[in-house]
Amino acid sequence: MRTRFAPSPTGFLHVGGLRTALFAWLIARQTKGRFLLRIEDTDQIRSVEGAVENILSTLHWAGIDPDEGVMMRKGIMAQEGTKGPYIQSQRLELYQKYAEQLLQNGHAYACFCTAERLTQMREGQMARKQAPMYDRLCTRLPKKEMEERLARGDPHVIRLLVPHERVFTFTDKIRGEVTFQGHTVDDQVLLKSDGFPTYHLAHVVDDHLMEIDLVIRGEEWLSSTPKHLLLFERLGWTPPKYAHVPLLLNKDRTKLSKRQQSVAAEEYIGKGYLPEALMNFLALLGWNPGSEQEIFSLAELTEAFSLERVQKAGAIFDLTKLDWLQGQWIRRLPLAEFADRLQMLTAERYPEAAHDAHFSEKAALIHERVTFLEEGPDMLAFFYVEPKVSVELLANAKQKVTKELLTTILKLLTDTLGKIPADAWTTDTLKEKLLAQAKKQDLSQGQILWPLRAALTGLPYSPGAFEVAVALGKKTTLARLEGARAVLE
RNA sequence: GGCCUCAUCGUCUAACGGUUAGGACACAGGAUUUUCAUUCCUGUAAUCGGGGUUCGAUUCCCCGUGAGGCUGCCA
Repeated sequence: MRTRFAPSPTGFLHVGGLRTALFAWLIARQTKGRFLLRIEDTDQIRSVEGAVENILSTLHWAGIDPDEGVMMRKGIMAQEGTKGPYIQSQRLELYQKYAEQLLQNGHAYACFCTAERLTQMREGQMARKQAPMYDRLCTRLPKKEMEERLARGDPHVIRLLVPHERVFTFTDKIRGEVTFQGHTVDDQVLLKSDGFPTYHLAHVVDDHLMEIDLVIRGEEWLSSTPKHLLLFERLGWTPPKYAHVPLLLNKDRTKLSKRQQSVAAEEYIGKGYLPEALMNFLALLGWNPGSEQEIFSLAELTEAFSLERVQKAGAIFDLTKLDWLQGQWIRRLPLAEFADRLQMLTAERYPEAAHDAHFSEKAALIHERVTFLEEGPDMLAFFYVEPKVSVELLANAKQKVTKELLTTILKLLTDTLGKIPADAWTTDTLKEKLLAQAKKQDLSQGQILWPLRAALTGLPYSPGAFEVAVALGKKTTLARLEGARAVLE
């Protein structure tokens, strides 16, 4: 199937849009079809410089690059495919041509009403508790006057003539059958007075010409679908299938807004979320596999996804589960990759980390302890700078390490560890020797390991004492124990 | 106001007439452990309300209620 994502370049890519794009991408992959990207820039005022590049780079980060249409090629924006151009502002003649055709066939009409009159008309209708709709004043214009004004070039729009007696029924892939009465459907503007099409005309023309089989879009479009269906009919085309996905909501169930939450996909990138985690989270918002699987890669989603299992109700965009997924995915990152990425990050703060041949051993110690890569450098800091050790840290009531005992324990640690040869400096040996000594001296594991770990790291919590001692090496371990003993005096 | 859509634990959701209403996140407790985290176990917690239909409704129908969307020469 050919599906598409058709954002407006009005700024950042909205997470709701990213989810819609994901669904469309999944269907295309699943059916061995194509996923197109089209840019809907028919509102010149709202278009923002650089927005297209931003959308493209976000999709790339997410792993759902388009197969056709607007895309990045060698770092520059390009268009690929035989149905282009894929940027609506470059297709104006096309929309004008079909608008003209509708006009000729009597399915549309010119309207000369000013913005002021329309506003006034709507206010009147509201005051009378009527639904605000165009009153068709211009359809009653004498033919002669109409032609004169057209010839004179008076500013006007083209409106769709909606048959009021019609009943519009269609089957949405997510919602099932939906029905609208023709008399509740407004005569939508198709072509604006500046010659640009509105979304409605552009969507129909483009999705037909680009041979889109399935339109996946937000629920906000559900009410205008009758107009689109009518347009396909009046143009003599077969309409695509539609799937209107539910909206993302704030905690208070209002439409997701940036006042309450980060809505730009790039903000989540900036916060350090893994694309796997965000995509997994977005897929699970409103969709479920029917099994109890929760962790999905894009490949697994492609396998399992179906529109029939997409929820009809809007979903609250609650980040707590995203954080859990992020933890799951960071732990799933192969150690080599985790270490590489962490090394670059850590080297920004501690340059010697860049040349640390044993970095991946250190990374392994915190792989299960971080949710974000960004937490890593702090947790590894003690490897690169001398820890600040205090008596308050070394002593620990819960572990029954008193200040009085510390002198004995630290000496015991120094003596025991000092006797272990450097070539036997492994976690197993350290554990064996240290625990044997503890037993001999009638000390608990906690009583000797807490001070050791604290002396080596200077932290109330960290990876385990044996692992840290091994990663630090014998020389540094003994030096830091000396440092801790000095603090006691 | 009109039209359309929706409604299960706090959150994401399962159960397509028959279940002690299931899972996950979060929360609480516990186990493991030298700390923290991970992991594992246990627990608290839901069918919006009212009518029908049916031997039997979370499920089907109707009416309310609530929420959302649309109601622009925005998309």
